[in-house]
Amino acid sequence: MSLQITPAELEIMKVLWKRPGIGASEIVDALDGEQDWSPRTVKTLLSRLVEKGALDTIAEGRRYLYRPMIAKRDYQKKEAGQLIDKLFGGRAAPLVAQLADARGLSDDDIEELEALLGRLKQ
Amino acid sequence: MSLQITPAELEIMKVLWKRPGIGASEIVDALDGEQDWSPRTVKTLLSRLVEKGALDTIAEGRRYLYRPMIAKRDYQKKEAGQLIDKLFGGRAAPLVAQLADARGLSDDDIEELEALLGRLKQ
DNA sequence: CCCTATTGACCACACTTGTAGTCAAAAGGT
DNA sequence: ACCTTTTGACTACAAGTGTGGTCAATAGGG
Repeated sequence: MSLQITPAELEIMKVLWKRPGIGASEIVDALDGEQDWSPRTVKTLLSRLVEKGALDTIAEGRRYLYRPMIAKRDYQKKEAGQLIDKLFGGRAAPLVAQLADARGLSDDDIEELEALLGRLKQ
Repeated sequence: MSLQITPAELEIMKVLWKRPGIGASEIVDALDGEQDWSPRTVKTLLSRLVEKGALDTIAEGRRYLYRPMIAKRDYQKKEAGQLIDKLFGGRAAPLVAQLADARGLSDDDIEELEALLGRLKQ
């Protein structure tokens, strides 16, 4: 049940997280500019996602509307957790340190993190 | 030049980051318990990593010793950066928030992060 | 000195992933 | 009532990935 979502599939998920319940052609449109995929390709990715249980379909006339079965938040959590387990010995702090080093944290980031830490501490 | 390292290959890299300059059989031994791979499998992964330029070989008698060509730190940075670009809109703070939520930060983590933020702020 | 175990080179093969084609049914314009 | 377009179902196919086999050379134990 690992629910493995590939990078290409993730693009589809992102569209549906933003606008759940749309059909294939709307997804193709939403992807236009982002991804240069034929509608066929998008359809294949949709089928695979449904097959994997990542998406749900609602029949609407002769087409389907698609809805995510996993919340973006849960997926983010899983991915972030996997990354720190895989590469950072399961600890979050080194990851943040790397990020800070790699691309620098904006002042906003720093403030946000401080607020977050404050909340966690009490 | 994306130097794509697959999950299986990463296990090999982790061994070599810890103990650079060892040969195939030592790697097999080091992996024992972790991964249940035949020595053949390890060999294939080593070849692929050499082919990709992620590892370097030093001939030692009739065998090779292997050494990482990319630093663990650099790889961590790249992966962390990719993750936040892919899923967190390029911002670190939301990632940390998710992590905190997903698995809780230890007191040590929190302290470490605070220290890190302190250093960044000045 | 010979046999066995190890090693690298090359090969195999199924599964996943990216990318898309064919086909048949149906929906909608005219 | 037709023709075009859209849609879902099925199929294709090359590249990448996980997993490991064969083979020939050779180093090292007895």
